[in-house]
Amino acid sequence: MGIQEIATVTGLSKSTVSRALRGMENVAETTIDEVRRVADELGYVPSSAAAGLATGRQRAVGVVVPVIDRWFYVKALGGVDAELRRAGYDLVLYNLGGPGGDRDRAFRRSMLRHRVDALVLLSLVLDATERAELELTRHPMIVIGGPAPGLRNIGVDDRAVTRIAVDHLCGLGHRRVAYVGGQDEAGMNVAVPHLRRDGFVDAMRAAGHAVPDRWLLDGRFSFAGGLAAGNALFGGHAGAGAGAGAGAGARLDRPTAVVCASDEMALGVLLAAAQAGLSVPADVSVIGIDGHEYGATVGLTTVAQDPEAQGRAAARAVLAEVEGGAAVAIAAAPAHLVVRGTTGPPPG
Amino acid sequence: MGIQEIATVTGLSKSTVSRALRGMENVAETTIDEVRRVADELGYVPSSAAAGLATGRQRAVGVVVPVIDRWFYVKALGGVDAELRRAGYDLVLYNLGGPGGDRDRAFRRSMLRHRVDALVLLSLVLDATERAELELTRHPMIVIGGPAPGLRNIGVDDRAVTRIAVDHLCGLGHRRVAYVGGQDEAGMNVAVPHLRRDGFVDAMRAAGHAVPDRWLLDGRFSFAGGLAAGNALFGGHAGAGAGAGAGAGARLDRPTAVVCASDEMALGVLLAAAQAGLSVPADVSVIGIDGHEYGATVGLTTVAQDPEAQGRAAARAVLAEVEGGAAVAIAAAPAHLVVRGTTGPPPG
DNA sequence: GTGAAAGCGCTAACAG
DNA sequence: CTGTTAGCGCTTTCAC
Repeated sequence: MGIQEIATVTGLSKSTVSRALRGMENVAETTIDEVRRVADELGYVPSSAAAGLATGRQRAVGVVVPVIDRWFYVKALGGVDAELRRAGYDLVLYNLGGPGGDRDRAFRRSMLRHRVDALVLLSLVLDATERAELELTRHPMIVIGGPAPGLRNIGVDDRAVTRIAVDHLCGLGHRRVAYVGGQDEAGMNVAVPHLRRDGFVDAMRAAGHAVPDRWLLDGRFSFAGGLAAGNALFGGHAGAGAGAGAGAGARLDRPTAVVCASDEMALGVLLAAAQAGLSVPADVSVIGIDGHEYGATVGLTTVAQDPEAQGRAAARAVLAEVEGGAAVAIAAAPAHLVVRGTTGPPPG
Repeated sequence: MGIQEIATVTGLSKSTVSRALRGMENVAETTIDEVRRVADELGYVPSSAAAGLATGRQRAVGVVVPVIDRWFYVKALGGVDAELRRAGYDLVLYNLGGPGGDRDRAFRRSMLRHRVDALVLLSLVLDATERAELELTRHPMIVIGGPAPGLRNIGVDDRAVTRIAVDHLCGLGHRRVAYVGGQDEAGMNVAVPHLRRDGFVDAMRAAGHAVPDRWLLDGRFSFAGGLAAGNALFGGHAGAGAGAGAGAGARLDRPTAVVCASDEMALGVLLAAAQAGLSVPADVSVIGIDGHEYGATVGLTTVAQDPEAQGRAAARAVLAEVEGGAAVAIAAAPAHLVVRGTTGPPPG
């Protein structure tokens, strides 16, 4: 059941069989065919462990995610996977399992076992100990999404994305705009929420508009969180009625637009607006960040990024290093405004 | 950098070091401590390839998905992952990449390399060749979601889930109910859509209600598809107005309820209803299948299943086999009605 | 409780 | 173009 068997059957040596199986040059066409045929007949299944031991290369790269069930991670994972598959590498998934899943054990038990040739970290910040341990493996590493001290990273400019959103809104004439962002409890890079928020605040200031604190909301980067934030903004449920909106008092204190740090939250805000009997964008404009498919189908204006492309780029980068190339610099991932139906001039 | 180094440093033999590192019995406490200490100092990183070669066990299981970016797969993957992590196994992800990503190469290049000790197939049907090739590896295998000829499987009773939905609706007095299901282009188990549809049709027939063909729609198991189906059902966009609904003619031909084969489609149908100016559930009831988080936050009634639990159960099953146990029978995964706000008595 | 030796299945020089 | 010879780093009898 090994390479040896097929060597004896064909009367060749192990080395030749090995070379033939890998289709290397300097092997007769006929030999190759013969070997392949016999291998098939015998039901030969190669052992990556043996190959890995001999070469020191596992032909696999690890992807570390804080949690899996989030749009960005799933998309980025898909991108990494696509590129790895093209290169014939396997992908081993290390899921930290959120705040509850003890990272420590995950770290030591698995990632540090030379099972992979490189690591792609999704939107992760490591503490000093973790970084030190990973360094031990001497593997190429890169992080996607969010800056990571001491590591190469690829991702959008998180301050710029909210600025783009603000600029779009201000260009339409808005001056009273709220922001829904906030920490992601599930282990996302802590820097991202801050940067996006800062980008928003700075851009508003630059445009000469004040932003009261009560318009800086926490949407926990989730749909439900966005809905809650929207309710806070629009005065909660307004019943089933589709009337012309809340009272005059509420109206005065209502922003004419809201920028959300993710499309999922924007979707929640949209729902809150609908429940409050508000028309979008007539009464209020809403803009998100990401380029989520759901956003596209409901016509959400957004600042789109391409996590899949980021995943592909990250995979290519580490693969290049693994195959001997030097670490190359990586350009910031692009993000661009996609104007759809949820933004328009302010009312009045 | 190997076990040898730490052997020479401690003055022990490789065997003892190996035993100590794995905390086996018949090793002096003091020796264990000493070895661990030196290992740490030296920054020792074990090689899973070497261990795998020696033992024949990789301590890893493969998970094969048709595509990743779908609610069910992500959740199930999370469940499998959680259980594997608990057991100290790694998870290698094999993404077939939908209809476009050539399965063949994926199959031969990776899955067949003894890199894993078992395989969990997510909602997949294999053709005869694929099954034969996988058999070669003699690995325990199980499929989640949808029946798979010749393989053990775990999942809900796909005919039952739609029946439960129909029973709920009929219990409320509905007789005119439509169905949104359809093929999933992205490589899902082909049996699932058929079974759910059959379950719907049969249940309706059993309740004594006819279902015209035009009320059996294709929503491609996606949000966008559900929206399109909903538009077809409710007469397309009714403009921005929030009026009392479409004309009398349309009204007569409108179902009073619609069951959707997935929550994502149900969400689309809900949006279509809103756009058509219909109130839910006053004008039309909507029920989905799955238990998607978004559904929960918009108050969608659904027949919930727990893909994460299914993933955990599947992982436990293959792990048990890997560790020597016999293949145990697996009970059908539970699905239960969750009544929320989108279903009610029919109008009139 | 510890050591010596054999090997897991493959690849990689080095010869021919 | 093919064969020979050593390992890769660990586990595992079998002795002691």
